[in-house]
Amino acid sequence: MSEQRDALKENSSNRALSRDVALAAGVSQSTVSRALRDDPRISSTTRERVRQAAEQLGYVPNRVARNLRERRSRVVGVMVQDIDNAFYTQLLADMHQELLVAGYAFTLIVDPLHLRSDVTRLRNLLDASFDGLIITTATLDSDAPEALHRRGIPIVLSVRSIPGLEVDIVESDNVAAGQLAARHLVSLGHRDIAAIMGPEVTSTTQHRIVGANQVLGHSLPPERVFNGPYSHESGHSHCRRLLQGDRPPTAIMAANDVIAIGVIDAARQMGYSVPDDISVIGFDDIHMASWHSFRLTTVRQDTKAIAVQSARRLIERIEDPDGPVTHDKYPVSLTMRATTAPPK
Amino acid sequence: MSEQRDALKENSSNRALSRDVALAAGVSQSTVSRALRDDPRISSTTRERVRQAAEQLGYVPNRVARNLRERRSRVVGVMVQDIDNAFYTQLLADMHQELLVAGYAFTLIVDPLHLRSDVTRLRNLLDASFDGLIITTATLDSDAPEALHRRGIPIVLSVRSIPGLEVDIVESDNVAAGQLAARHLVSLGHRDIAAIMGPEVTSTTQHRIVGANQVLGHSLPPERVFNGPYSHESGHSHCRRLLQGDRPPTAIMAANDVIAIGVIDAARQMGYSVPDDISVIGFDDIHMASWHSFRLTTVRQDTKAIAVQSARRLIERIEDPDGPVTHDKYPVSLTMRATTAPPK
DNA sequence: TACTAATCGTGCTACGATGCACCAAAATGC
DNA sequence: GCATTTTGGTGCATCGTAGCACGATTAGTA
Repeated sequence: MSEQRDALKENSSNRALSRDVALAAGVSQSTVSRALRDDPRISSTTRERVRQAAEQLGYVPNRVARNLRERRSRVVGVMVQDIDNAFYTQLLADMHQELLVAGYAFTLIVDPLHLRSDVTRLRNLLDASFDGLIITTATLDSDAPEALHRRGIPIVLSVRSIPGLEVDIVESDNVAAGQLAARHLVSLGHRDIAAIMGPEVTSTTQHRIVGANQVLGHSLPPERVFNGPYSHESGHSHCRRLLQGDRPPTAIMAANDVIAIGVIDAARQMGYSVPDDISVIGFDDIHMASWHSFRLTTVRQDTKAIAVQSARRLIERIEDPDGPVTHDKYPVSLTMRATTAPPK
Repeated sequence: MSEQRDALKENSSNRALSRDVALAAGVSQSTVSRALRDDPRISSTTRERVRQAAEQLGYVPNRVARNLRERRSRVVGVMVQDIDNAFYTQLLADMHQELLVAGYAFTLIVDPLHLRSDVTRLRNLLDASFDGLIITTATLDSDAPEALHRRGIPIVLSVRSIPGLEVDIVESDNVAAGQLAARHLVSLGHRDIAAIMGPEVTSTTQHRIVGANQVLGHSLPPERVFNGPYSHESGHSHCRRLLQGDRPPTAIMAANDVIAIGVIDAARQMGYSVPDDISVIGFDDIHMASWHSFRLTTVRQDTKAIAVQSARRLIERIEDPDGPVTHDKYPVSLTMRATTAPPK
């Protein structure tokens, strides 16, 4: 009865299964599984026979079944704020490469700030789809990373950090970055500096402001600090408003290069020359910053190292959940190009 | 014996399973599964009891197990040439949005041309990880799409197409795009036009050249046509070489905006004024094209419509594998900005 | 009343792979 | 020559969920 059913059970879809290969090669299904994974207990002649049968039938092991059995998916989620942003795409390209060679695929999780703390979203991250998460969207007021950590899913905070959370962090020394930018502008003679930053709740923005204030010897006045998204549009509109005011600053520090380029565009559009009329400095040093049309002076962070290291740290964490927690902090440097000069 | 084993089988990891919820709620595992999916056969009181137990235990259904059982993953793969390219990121952002609302996640598959026909890669696409694929990297000489199609995995060719393949295609009318660009340049008085295109094996490049030639009344001379990747660097280096030659063209048609911006950068860098000394026209109309520093005249394609429709077509194909094959071809239009002018 | 229909569940199996326990035959040791 | 190890496999349980076939009440109806 039972064997009759089994014998009849042939492949209702046209997809070849390991048992079909087993039948064709005259071995057991277990042997097929082992042969194809180069288990030493299978002789090379058998292995070859299985290989050929598999090839013949076009057999490809079902990843979902393997994932269930092995209780891992070899997929990691990467949370970003926005796909269409040059900084993130550079980061993603390098992360992708590093994860790929380690045998992991990655799924993008686009996580705009305004969707914060959505319950459904957290559920999707906890449903065993992912072996781990790289979070580049951590904000100081978000409890999602902590919630995920408590649930035991391996996470790495990349680019941005949250203090007091016992998880791996990979970031730049953003205080030093703020210092570098401010020191450069001050050394050129600038005294009236405006800052167009990212959201206040991001560690990057806070640390860079702290660093800048340290160098300036005082806090930037509130009317000279603007917060907004990390977008071209934000740089553009804030710059417009600044230049339309009655006492424009002599220099603008932007929270990243994308914003800085928005600033440059707005300044040019209003007939200002950069750097003759106003200096602009960015952060990151994305590829675009070096394009001739911008030649942006910027504080370089080692985006590639952060991408690669984030991937590595996550993989280590997945493979050893109880290993020591790490905190990588990469140095930054000043890349001088053509958007800063002494004030007039 | 058997029930003893079952009773002892408690949750070796700390993750709650549906049977744990069942135990807590005093119902069967099946009932938990059904209650949480709002099956009408479960009374609202029982459903509520199950809900609370699930909440209490922090139960999240295991997606991998569900995928195996349902024989679908609700994940689609999106193949792109290069993440770090403004055109693709715009496309991806809209695809992502559309897939998300339909309940699909997506995994990026970066597929540089030089990895073409890698067997391992195809295996990864056939291992049931994906319910379907959106392919934006089809080349005329690649047999991968056909191989995937023969294996029965739902695919949609997006942006680029391959003739003679019975699969859904979503693209722009690229012949018309080539015509528009050429007509615009010709009407301005340009006679010596160079083209910096993408790889010869892409349908977009071929169709645009065909359209341009139709308007010109002859084929662009081979020494005026350049093929290369769709990158800033390609536009930059080809433009340099053109302008260093002894008879530079009066206009350059670039295969897309990213290349066109590379062209503009190179021209400016060499002291040429755009459009006074040389006109530049692109394709796509990515956000960046409208930035003040470029104000690129370009042939607009409806990238968002292509992204959204590609996602929809794939989902339709997944849900009805035998439905009629579709071919969407979107109209294009000329966006005139500030990089084209009559030749001197 | 007795019979049908509806309501609300339960129990068992299947999805397709991996891994453990086991086993037969050949090789090896003393 | 008999016990022991090695080699090269097999068979069954298992991962955690969903679906099918069926069962036990309760409600409805002639």
